[in-house]
Amino acid sequence: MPELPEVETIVRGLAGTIVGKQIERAVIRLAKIAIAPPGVAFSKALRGERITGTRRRGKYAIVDLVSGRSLVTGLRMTGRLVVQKPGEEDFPGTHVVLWFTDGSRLSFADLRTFGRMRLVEPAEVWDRDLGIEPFSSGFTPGAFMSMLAGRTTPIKALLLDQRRIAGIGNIYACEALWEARIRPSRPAKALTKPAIRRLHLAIVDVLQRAIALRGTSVDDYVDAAGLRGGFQNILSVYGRLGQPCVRCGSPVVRTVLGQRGTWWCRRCQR
DNA sequence: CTGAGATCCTGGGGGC
DNA sequence: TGCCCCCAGGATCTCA
Repeated sequence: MPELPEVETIVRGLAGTIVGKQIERAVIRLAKIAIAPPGVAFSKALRGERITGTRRRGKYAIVDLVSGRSLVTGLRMTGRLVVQKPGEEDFPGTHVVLWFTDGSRLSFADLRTFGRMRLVEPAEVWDRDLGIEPFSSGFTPGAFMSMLAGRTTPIKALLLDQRRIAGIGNIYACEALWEARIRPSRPAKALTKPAIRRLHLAIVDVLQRAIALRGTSVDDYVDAAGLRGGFQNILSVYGRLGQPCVRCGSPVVRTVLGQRGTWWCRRCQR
């Protein structure tokens, strides 16, 4: 499932390949995937557009267009955003294809069809409900501390809440909590000041290390060039049920927290 | 405000 | 072996 590091990797890949290209036509194969503002026809609006840049917000990949409009893609669990050369075959579940004038194309594929590609107007505020970016200057230990203050919700559920911090998903929530030695079920308000500092550091650290390895491919994730990430090889707890904790040797356990699988170490996460 | 539960989908795993 | 059932999982919406 693409989280911040995966989307960052995708967006960086797109920056090097599609910026400057012109869209000849946009083909929608599954209507519900492509969303446009009222009165705007998705395909028609994209015809002739030029790509001016790519960026990321939370887990969303953004492709900026010369008109000032943007394409905002949420990949959810199985979404893929891949640039393909002429003659290359479609990925299974390809729902939207942007054909460029040079014969290459940007494809959005999603087997489970949970993802969406949204055309956004120049002045449209689409990210009102998204929280702070973990790499922004505003994400300080102090800001994180006040975010947790008074909250009874389990710390892991809070990390997954995109309205508070944008970009953390199940994999990196588990990994950051392990790195900070914090039990996922602890009420947010019960974290000590040193624990909050450790977790703040761990969040930034784990996301940065994952970006350096071009993301985690546990199932479907591939980058814009169709390549898998590398962070799955150094996961500490996620998906490692029964395997020894790499820090203390105690077997990794799996519990369910907020309807999500949660992997952690009983001995070193308190 | 906060949390719980349903919803959307499909591949793949488990059970028989 | 083969088939059927069931379920994970991110964001969003409804309901309590």
